Amino acid sequence: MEIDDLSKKNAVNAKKTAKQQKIELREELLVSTAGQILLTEGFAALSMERLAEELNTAKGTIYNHYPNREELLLSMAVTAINKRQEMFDAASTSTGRSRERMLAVGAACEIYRRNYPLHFVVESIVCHAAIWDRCTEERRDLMRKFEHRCMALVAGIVRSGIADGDLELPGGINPEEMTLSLWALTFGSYTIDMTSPSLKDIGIDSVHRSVRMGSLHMLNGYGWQPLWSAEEHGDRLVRVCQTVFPEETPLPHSAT
Amino acid sequence: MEIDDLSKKNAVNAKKTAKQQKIELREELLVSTAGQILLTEGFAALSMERLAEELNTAKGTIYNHYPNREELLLSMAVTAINKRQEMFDAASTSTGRSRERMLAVGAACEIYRRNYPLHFVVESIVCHAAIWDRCTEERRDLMRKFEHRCMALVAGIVRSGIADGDLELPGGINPEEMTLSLWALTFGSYTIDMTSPSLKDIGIDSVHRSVRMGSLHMLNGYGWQPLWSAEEHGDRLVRVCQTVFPEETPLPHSAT
DNA sequence: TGAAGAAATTGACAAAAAGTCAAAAAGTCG
DNA sequence: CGACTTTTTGACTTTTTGTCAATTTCTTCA
Repeated sequence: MEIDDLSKKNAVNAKKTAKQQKIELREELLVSTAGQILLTEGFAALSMERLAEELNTAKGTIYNHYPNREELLLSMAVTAINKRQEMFDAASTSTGRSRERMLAVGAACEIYRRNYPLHFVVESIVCHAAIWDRCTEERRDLMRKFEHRCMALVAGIVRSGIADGDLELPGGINPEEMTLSLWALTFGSYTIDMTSPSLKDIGIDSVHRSVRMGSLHMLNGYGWQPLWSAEEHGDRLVRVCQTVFPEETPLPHSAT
Repeated sequence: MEIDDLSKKNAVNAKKTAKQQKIELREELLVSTAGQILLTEGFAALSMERLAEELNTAKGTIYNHYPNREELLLSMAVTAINKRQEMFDAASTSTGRSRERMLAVGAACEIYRRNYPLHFVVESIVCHAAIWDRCTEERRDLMRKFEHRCMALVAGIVRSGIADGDLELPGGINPEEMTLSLWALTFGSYTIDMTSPSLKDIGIDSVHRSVRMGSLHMLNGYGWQPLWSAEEHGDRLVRVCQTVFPEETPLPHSAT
């Protein structure tokens, strides 16, 4: 009896999910199609009508998944930042002294930018007031939650560095502010690189190298032990990438 | 005869400009009205129709000034970056050792962000692909020109630091890449601050302090002589602000 | 001064995209 | 099967951008 009930309930659930699975499958297709359009044809090409055509459905169906275009973009950004947060998490819980874990976060950023270009594009699109302001508070909160968790993970490494005696922050700055400046350096570099593709013309061969060197010397400047040379830093970055993110295509030793 | 000709020509010119002055006056009014709307009601509120109403003219007249909304925004961004470039110029031609001039650029950035909030907002709006892609190549070139000039001015300071023996760049990084990482730190911090107003909640009291400390320690980390402590840096920043930008409202000593 | 011509303004209109919703179709379950 | 729920559909409304022929305003010159 109980078994029957259970199996029946399961069957009901199975059917229910079977129906919803179809919808969820389309949602995945929707998101991946939107991503394709974004990457290949740019933001302007991504309209709801276009999306409907591409998926061979009516526009109303798209609006059944997301109340408007902005929410679709923000939902894509949420999965993106979720991935980033996972990578930050892996980096900050890796083994080694605090500075090595910090290096792993740097590796995470570079891998994220290199191997998940759509993720980064979507994250930066969503920053824009024109998008952000039109989204529901729930999704914005979700986005902020991940953002803060990323920050907290990095700030945690800073704190453990202080606790271990490897780092002494100068008066008037706290771990979160240090974290912000590191993330700003990384995020800012990638953003500038993305929006002005003429960096090569003014002598910047590689943003990645610029980020690597900038963060290396900032941390050295803070006196975070052990101090590294540019060469040591490069070696360790490649190695940490292999151990913490073995499934990812590895970083080039000399950032290009 | 010649005098008559000349005066006649001048009269003609005067009339010509008199007519155009009216148009130019309105263009100024247009731009300042757009700025007001942007600052007080945000990007979404800035439509061409709204602008026309605000100015008591027809929509067609607005389109007589700018072919579309994006061009209006980019033109605002051009005057903004022009101002920034002037400030960078003043900073980089100030007196003192290379590191002091670099500090002056930092002061320029902080003043620019504090005292010209609209300028910064407009510069960052225009980065977005949705805006950038729809502008004419001419204005985009103009924007790039100023951007590159700003970069070149800073890279020039780096180069003079190297020439003076105050700085030795590690192999594999050039002055432009160093410049990029500094600008990314600054621009990135301000952008993050602008787009996520919840930084206070996670313990970041002041982005300005974060930028100051981040760039200070990055330059210290590069071994750029003379090295400074956080206190020395703060003192000098306030002083350089008074000497290089005396007409600007001064920076607070402890960045808040 | 005033008439002819040039330049600028206007607002109705076309175009494009977002977003809505009542009716139809598909799916569920006793 | 048949009553019911859920989902899809596409025509429709709305909103905003951008256009342009007609009109007004300004300039020039006899």
